[in-house]
Amino acid sequence: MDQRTMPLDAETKVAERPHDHKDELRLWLRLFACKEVIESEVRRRLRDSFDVTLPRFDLMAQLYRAPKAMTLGELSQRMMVSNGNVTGLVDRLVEQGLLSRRPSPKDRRAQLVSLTAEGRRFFRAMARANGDWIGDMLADLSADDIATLMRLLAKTKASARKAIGNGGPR
Amino acid sequence: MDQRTMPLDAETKVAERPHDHKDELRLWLRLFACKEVIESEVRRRLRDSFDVTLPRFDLMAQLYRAPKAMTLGELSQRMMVSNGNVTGLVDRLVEQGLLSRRPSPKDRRAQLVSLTAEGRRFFRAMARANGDWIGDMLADLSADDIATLMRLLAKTKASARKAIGNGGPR
DNA sequence: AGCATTTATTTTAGGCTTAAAATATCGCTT
DNA sequence: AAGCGATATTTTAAGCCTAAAATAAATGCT
Repeated sequence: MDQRTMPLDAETKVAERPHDHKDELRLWLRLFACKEVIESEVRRRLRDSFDVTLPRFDLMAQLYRAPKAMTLGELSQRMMVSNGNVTGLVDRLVEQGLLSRRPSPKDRRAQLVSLTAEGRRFFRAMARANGDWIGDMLADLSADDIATLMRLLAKTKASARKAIGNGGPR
Repeated sequence: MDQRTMPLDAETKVAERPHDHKDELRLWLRLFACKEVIESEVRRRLRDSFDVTLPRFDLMAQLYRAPKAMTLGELSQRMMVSNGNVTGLVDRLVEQGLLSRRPSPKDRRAQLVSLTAEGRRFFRAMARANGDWIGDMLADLSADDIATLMRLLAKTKASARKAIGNGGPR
């Protein structure tokens, strides 16, 4: 089944499915499981400690780090989600008083969104807690482990993008 | 702010937040991005090639690999999703003719779910394609890369579980 | 047997997500 | 200026997902 067990002769090149990709599949499943453990805990803690969802936290993070107010379109591009998705998230955050929308002075189609003062305070508290949580959850990894993972995950992402025919985000 | 700028003396141990967890946060973001690239492509291809969603594929995978029919409760445990979620997924798959439900002979509360003959055929085709896709996307990783990632991701997951206070799925 | 507790499932209410259609506006060409 | 294609956003329809409440049946205790 494994390629190493097959003779390196003419048979190899005519076999239609000599590879079952078992190792790659196992790696994919492990990567997914690893992400799931961390993400579900982050979601749970955001909800319990701040009564907020991960998508709302992500959206606020984009605005917090941006130098200027952003349009919904810019937000949806940076978050890599659909336009309609951002519309709903922003609606709810505005309703919570964490975001403000105002019409763009340049373009009557567009709206500029930014964090309110309360939104900035609230985000800082969440970001600090989030950093602590991630730090705790990854505490058993050495600096070397982290460096190696960073390198190999970058290689993994590059490999996937190459296969997809997507050189990377522009 | 950074730990390196602080004196390595008594001050250090009383500082409440000497660490900003920057490396751990970057690793977490990279892990997430890596998973996102692969997962979104798998979702897209499942939809385009088989008109099926990833959750339905996952549910069918559980049934395909199981030796016997399963109850909804077993399914929801194995898939690590809520009961109500499984109810809806099964409803739709039954409607598509890929699954069959029948009352459990042992327990009138429970239902046994299994793949129909068509469901098994369909799943085999999807699983083969999925293996090929993952194999292609991870093609640039060497056997060593994969082994190292498997090891370090296991360590990552164990670290997170320990911090969560969840020794593992049991 | 009768009753409390547990378990299997469904229902409900709400939020996230997308693709595709609809709206409104912009900007350019004629 | 009129119109046309592009762009920003919202709406719609459908599906995924969860927590919590509701149902129904099993189990255990007396």
